[in-house]
Amino acid sequence: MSQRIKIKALLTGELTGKEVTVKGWVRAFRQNRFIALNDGSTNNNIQIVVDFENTDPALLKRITFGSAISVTGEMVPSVGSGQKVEVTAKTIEILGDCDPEEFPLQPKRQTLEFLREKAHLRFRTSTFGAIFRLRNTLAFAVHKFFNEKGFVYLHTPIITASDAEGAGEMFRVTTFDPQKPPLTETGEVDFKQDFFGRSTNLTVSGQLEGELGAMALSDIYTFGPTFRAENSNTTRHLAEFWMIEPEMAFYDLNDNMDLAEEMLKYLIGYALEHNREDIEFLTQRLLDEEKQKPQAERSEMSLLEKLQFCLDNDFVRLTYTEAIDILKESNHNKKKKFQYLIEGWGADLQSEHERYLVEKHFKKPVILTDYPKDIKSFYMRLNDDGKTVRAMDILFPGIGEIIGGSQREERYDKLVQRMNEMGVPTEELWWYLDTRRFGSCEHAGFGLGFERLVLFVTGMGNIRDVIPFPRAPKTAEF
RNA sequence: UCCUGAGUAGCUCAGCCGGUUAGAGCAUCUGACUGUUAAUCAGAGGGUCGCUGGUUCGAGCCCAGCCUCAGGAGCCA
Repeated sequence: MSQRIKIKALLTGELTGKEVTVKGWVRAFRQNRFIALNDGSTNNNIQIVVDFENTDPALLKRITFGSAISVTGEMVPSVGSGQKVEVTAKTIEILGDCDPEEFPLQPKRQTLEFLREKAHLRFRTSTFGAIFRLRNTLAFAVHKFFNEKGFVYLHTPIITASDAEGAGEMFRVTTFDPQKPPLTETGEVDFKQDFFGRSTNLTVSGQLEGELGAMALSDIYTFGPTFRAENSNTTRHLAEFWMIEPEMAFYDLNDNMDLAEEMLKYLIGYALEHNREDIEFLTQRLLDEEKQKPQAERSEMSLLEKLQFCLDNDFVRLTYTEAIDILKESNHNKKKKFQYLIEGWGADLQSEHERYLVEKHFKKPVILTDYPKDIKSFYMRLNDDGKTVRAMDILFPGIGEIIGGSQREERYDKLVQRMNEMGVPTEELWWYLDTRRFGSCEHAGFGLGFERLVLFVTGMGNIRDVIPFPRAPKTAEF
């Protein structure tokens, strides 16, 4: 038997005239004669032509939607018009039957909500095939980008002891019996007896550890799972997600923004170059979906156009203060169309304000900088005005905040002062403070939510559809 | 967690003012057809109307509580 060839390779047509073996899952079986076969190597199917008059009817009956089969036959130019090449089957073997009465998927459009409940099978659909091939490409491109720039991929811990970072609720890590944990004399849980001899949690960010690496290796990045125990029920939050956190010594905020913008464009460009077909499929999918909507609600740009637009245009950069002025003077604000009206300086921006800036005012990605210190974290570098910090948020249309970053406070005294002001215990973070005591230097970094990037590139609307097995409140099956 | 909406066949949905035996398309099964591309044509099977309780002569429909899902908000990446 000839060696099995993946469908992506077959569809190039290079093997026309040769005998090939192809294996995959049946996507359609029409007229007892035409099998559309897919093996996940590409969004496209190969058409298998069956000589049904000379094939055992019992075998034909087992070729059903979803079954796994192996076909050996000749690659030939297609007689039909829908495809260039096809395989004329000589032998067909059923590898795995698929009872159509039991199989939850159907050869038709199914809702994303339904498929979310069938996460173990949704990879079999065209949409999720495209999404997860794109996710893979983007993950690979992240490593390629940083590797080409001489960054060191640093593995920061997933289990952390510090709960001082203030980045949200954490998942506890313990080997204690929840029914009867050991208690101290005063009746509190005695974490000294726990596995690590102290209270531990799943990481909410690798940044602080990442900074330690950057203060020796110059440029590092992390790319790993991150956990937040927030009770968030939105289309852009997960309890377990993947985050990319570069940290660069001798970078100021402008260097930081330059790197972030270059990286996002590199990643989008890489996906367009290497997974064009998948993006085109998802673009068409969105267009079909929008046909149902009234003209006014349709997007101005298709997914493909939107991605290309991001590559071709510089991101807008402005300060928080300038953004407040724009919002305050906007007709939207004057006509009281914001739920939260912009009164003055100092308040955090709501989602509606960010969306207005990105989607209505500038109509392109926006980088906001220099936020009031009171609404940002303790580690961000204080500006000379004493009121703002060197923070930056990158806002994308439809996604909101895709990157959050800052230049870090490298001055020991100022950092300790900020920690005291914000109630961050300095004793617990003695190791973090040590970097400011011994050879401290200017440095900066940011965090990119990987799933938010995948959301943007795939054009999907719900973050639970761009991670294979989403973890969210009340959601941990599979 | 808050606000809004939804839950009826395997899937997507309709179901009037509370009234007899709850419907359609797709899917599935049976048969026909056989160069199809979401194949087509004919027929058949398929229901705990989310759960619990209440109102009523009578509830898919009205009321209360709960569960689940979706969208929006907050937290943020």
